[in-house]
Amino acid sequence: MALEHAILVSLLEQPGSGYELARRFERSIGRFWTATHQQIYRVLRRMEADGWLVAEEIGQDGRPDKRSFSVADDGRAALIAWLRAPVQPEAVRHELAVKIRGAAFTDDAGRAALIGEVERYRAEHESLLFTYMNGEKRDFPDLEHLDVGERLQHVVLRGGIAYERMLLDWLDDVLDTLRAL
Amino acid sequence: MALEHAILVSLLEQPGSGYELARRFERSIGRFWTATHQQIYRVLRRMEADGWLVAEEIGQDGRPDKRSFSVADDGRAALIAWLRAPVQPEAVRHELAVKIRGAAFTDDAGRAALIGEVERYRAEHESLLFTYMNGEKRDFPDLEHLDVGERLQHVVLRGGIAYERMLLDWLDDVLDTLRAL
DNA sequence: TCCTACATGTAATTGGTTACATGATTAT
DNA sequence: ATAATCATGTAACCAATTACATGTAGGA
Repeated sequence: MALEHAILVSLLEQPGSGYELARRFERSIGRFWTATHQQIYRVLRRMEADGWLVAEEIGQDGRPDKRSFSVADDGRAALIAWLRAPVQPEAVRHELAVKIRGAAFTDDAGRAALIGEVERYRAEHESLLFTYMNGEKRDFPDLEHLDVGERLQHVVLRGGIAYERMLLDWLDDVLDTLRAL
Repeated sequence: MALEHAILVSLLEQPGSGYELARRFERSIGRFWTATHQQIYRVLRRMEADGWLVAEEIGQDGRPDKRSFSVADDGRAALIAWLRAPVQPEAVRHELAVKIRGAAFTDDAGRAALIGEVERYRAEHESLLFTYMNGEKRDFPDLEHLDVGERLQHVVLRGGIAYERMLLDWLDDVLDTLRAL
């Protein structure tokens, strides 16, 4: 229900094409909201039809034309109204937790395989943490002089960093537990 | 993709009816996988047709009959195979983070409303943390004598507790940031 | 010559939510 | 009376994923 709103925020921060949005969803926005390009194009069409966005055709030589979207007044109003609505309880989908509880029903070889998988998952999230921390240094070098938008982006990034740290600690706990069974 | 597997784990821990499963999904399993009763009944029918589950009809007087499901050999094999597969990257949907970044595009009154909403969200998660901690005391009073299943259930619960603590700390950071804008 | 980046889509399917529906028992 | 709990489902809809599709430019 909130992909529209994530797109509104992103286009208010910086107008752009569907393709550019899809790339942002792979990077910064993707930290807290994921979407594929197919889904983004579909939602963009609907938002344009609803008058939330306006498109500007940009002919490029050498490259395919692109349509750069900006937020219209109706779109901004829709975002502001949504900001006042209560946060919806989130659908939790934590596959690894299901697997850990499932480990009670497999044999030693299966448990060893799960330990390997948890190690791989841990390495992935460790590198994600480093990516976040490098992004923090790169994008917020001077914490004394941030505008409103940057301060809000930074607090969201701090949340991502806190999450990854917590996750790594917990995964160490999980590994100790699995190894001690 | 993994609701089937969450159901398999739950029914291996304890056989039960669709209704009982739905209640478990509201409680313990719901901490890491949510599902409504409608969805559970639909998936149960498919799993039974695939030979993953067997049902036992239990006539009850005074109450409607119920069908108690147990995991069949094929179901157990499907779970064991799935445990060895890599954990899928999770779809991230963090609505509150979208709202926080959206706060750059609203006025003081809108920001004040968002602060109120973050406070409400924080109170919800604080009470969830207390629920987890009470559940821990109740279900794992003697940490020295846990069987394999209990040790795995406990490490997953510790993950939930670590998450909620991290979230509360971050929400305090968010509130400080929003109030200082 | 092949891969990556740029740029945009359609079609089919699956997964999940919301609304609707029924009916008995037990507790207040 | 009435609300809550037990117990099971159907139907319609919406959101999201996966597979398929097309074409150019520039670098290795």
